[in-house]
Amino acid sequence: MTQENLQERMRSLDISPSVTRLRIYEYMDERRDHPTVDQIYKALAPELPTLSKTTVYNVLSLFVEKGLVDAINTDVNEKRYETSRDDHAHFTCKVCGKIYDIPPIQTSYTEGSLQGFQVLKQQVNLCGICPTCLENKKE
Amino acid sequence: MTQENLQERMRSLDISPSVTRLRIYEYMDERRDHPTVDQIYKALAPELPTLSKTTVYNVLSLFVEKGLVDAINTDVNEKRYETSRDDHAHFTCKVCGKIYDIPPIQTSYTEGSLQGFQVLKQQVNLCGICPTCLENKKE
DNA sequence: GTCCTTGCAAAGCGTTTGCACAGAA
DNA sequence: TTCTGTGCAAACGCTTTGCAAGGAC
Repeated sequence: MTQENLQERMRSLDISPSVTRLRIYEYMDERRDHPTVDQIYKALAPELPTLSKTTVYNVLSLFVEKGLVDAINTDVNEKRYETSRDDHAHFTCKVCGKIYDIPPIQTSYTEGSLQGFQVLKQQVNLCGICPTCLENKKE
Repeated sequence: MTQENLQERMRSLDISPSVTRLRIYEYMDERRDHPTVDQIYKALAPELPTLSKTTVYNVLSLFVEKGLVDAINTDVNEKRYETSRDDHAHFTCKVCGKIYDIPPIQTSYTEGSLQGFQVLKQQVNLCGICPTCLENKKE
């Protein structure tokens, strides 16, 4: 996404595209590694010298509220975030802590099984050991 | 499950069945409302006057480690727990905060799609508004 | 005696809140 | 001026840790 497109997208979501907000979104969309608040803060602090963690919290909660970013629930206490994109699931490696994007699964909640519930969001999280860590264990 | 069966089950999992541990498990298995540490503590404090939150934390982490109890990841910061049972998914109401057990969905992760990953746990969490809260909103 | 369960107190840490300053409109 | 974005400092709340007392074996 170009800077112009991103600014337009933000405006359409009622988010005024400040420099800080643009950089936080760009960073998340480039890396796609489900960063924590702390990781975003540490990564951007050098180029945005006055950045504070409070601002990262503020920006992320605004993004989540407006639907630009999703919060991921994992086994760890620290929340993780990702830019909204096509449906997919997550795999968390309990050894290295890395989160992998994996293909979505077909949901089979039909009218009958969840009658009366208004579903707004769905998350599928697998937990286990990733190929890399499995390989390291062998050696 | 009878007291005797529970004690046997604990012993088979290498958990010595103390009074505190038995009561915490029984409470969770009776209620099945995915309680927080605080809820368990407050509910059992009257009958176990010397109970402390630290003990609840200790017991729960032991239970999770031994596979007697599962920890649930939800949108809220506070962790929730449930006694291990058949595969199912969760629906969290963002209005009242209640967690509902819902039918499981068929997973379609075949060899090809997740090759090399060792999957130990899977969680499906839906988020939205429950029938009761939807009804209340209308009025 | 040793080992284990329990629990008080304190620390740890991610997150939120209060509030104020600066820049934009 | 008013509104908005930002950020320091403090508070908050869940969880973990250190450590000691009591009981089981």
